[in-house]
Amino acid sequence: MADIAQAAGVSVATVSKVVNGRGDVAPRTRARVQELLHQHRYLAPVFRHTEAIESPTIEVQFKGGLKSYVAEALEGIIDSAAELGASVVIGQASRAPHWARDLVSAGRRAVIAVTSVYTTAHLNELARAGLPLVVLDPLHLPDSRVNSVGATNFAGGLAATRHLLSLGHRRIAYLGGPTMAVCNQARMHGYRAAMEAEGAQVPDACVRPGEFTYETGLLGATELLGLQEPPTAIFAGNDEIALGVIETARARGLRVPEDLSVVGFDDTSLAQMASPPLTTVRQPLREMGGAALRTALRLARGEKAESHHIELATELVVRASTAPPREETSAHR
Amino acid sequence: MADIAQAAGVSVATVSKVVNGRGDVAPRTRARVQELLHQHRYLAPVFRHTEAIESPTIEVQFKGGLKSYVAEALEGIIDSAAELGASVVIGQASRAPHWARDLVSAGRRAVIAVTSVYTTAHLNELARAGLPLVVLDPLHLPDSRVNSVGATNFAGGLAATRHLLSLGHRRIAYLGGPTMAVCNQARMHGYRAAMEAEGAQVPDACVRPGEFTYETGLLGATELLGLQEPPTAIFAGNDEIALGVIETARARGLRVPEDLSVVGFDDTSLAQMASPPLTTVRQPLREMGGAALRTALRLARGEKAESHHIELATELVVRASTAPPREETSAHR
DNA sequence: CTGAAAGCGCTTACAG
DNA sequence: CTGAAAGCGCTTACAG
Repeated sequence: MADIAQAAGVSVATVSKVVNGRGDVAPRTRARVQELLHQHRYLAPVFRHTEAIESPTIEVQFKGGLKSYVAEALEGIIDSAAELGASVVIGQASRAPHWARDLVSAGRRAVIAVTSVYTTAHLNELARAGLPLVVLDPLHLPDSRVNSVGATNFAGGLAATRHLLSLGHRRIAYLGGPTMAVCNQARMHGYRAAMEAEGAQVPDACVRPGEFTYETGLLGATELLGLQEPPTAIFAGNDEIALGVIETARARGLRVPEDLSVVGFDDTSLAQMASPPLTTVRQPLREMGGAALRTALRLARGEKAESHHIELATELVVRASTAPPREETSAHR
Repeated sequence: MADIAQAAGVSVATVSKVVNGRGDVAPRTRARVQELLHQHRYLAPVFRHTEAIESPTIEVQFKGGLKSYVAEALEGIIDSAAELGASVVIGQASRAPHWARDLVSAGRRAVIAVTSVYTTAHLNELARAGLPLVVLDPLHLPDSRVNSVGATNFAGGLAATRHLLSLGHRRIAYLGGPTMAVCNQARMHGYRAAMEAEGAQVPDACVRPGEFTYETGLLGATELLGLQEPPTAIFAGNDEIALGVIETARARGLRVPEDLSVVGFDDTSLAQMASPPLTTVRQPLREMGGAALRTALRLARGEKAESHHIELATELVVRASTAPPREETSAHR
């Protein structure tokens, strides 16, 4: 601690305050000291012990249910952890006063958050505790303090839409997730780009935001299929939405893919088990989980991440939910 | 430490030596000091921290993928753990020489195994390490050394079959999981009991074992629907099998439920998102996970479990995949 | 074998 | 917002 104080040009007392997250330190001083602490891999005395004996423990947090999407990423995290000798604790995001420090005390060395929203306050608390964070599939635009792992959503949206265009569809709708989610934006812009490149129309009514849920699929498809000129194909923002679309079509007596083509996104196990099996854009969720785990481990060791944001390639998987559109006359219902 | 020194009538330095196990202390002095240390619950500084805050850690192991079934039980485990201040590590079953002892050294206090097979050798290794085990949805018949949590599978099989019978079906097939799995046996016998009570035939060809997978549904339904007298309803051993059945029906141009009724088992999220939404037997997976966690915690504290085997109630959930059979003539295809 | 004394790494009440 | 100073809990080299 004396070394760090000297390097930072402050007293040992001030360094101590930074370590303990006390308020009475100037932000600039705090930042400088924290940087040095990190460089020197300083660990508060209470934590030194655990460090020595335990294998690094990574905390995985997710919000909402443990959906297929999260479960499959988690499989990748667990497999990589087993391989690399790390332990994975799975927990809920806590909002207790010093949650990040509590996590460190409980032996965690990094946090992986799956599709979570992190505010500046959270990031500050993590920084105070010296606990690195990796976000899998970030909902926000990458913040410079956050390492993240994602997929090429724009390219995926492009590929899905081109596939439908190549089958002959021109009235294609996009039924997506939350407007603010960057992955959703990228998918939607991929869709728009493909449509524009083909000179296909994108009426406002054909681009609908929602949630990444089955209910959004159910409701959105009802709206879309009720339009005067209903789409002949729907590109859903994820597989769950796509399943809702398929069910709405079935309930209306429309067959997929004969009467309506549907494309999903993610390629969770849901897609293979859908009826009909779903054409979708595969996200390599296990690999993404593995990448997140490896990044978390690097950061836990005090190394820099190789890259601030890693993006893995998506891939179109054609199954049975897409086909050429019916003739124009029969497409009008 | 000063207190203890005074109580023992020695100097702080001597107490420190005892704590650190150094050699240069008279045996009698050492004994006296150690006694006092114990009385005062003295903990060396390095251990103080972890000991104080570290919550009991439970290891959850599962085999194969993190399917919906496991994911939903895991949600229950995590929620209860958060509530009770325990941590959940999720790992893979290891078969290293002293795996159970390694788990104990890594801080685990109990193991929850989801749908896993445990051999006598495993139980011995666990017993040697003093690590209690709770099995969720045991595949074996309950062993007296194993605590387990399950559901009323027989009653569920009975309810599912009675539902189909009450709709007017008489040719009902059971397409289940592995023959040796006790949960599968119980479901199947529930089915048989309901059929017999109604005086309905159960031809051998109408009871098929398999795996708890989509593929079993696909293949089994192909066989069943190819029979001379195909069933008008299929009771599937779990939701995944049911989805395979629905897809096989769709691919053959049969509509569910008009041409074929399908019932699943589990009521995972798959069931709600199926097309049509699946009539199924609900297992309270979250509650089962919670029960397993609480049992594991009791055992970790050295208490006896309240009961050797806990069984939670199943419940029929009627959705859109079941309907009365078509007239006999049209049922022949 | 024991303990007085020096010292280490850290924290904190308080003066500026 | 900062740091000098006092202090805490502990360890250790060394004199006895």
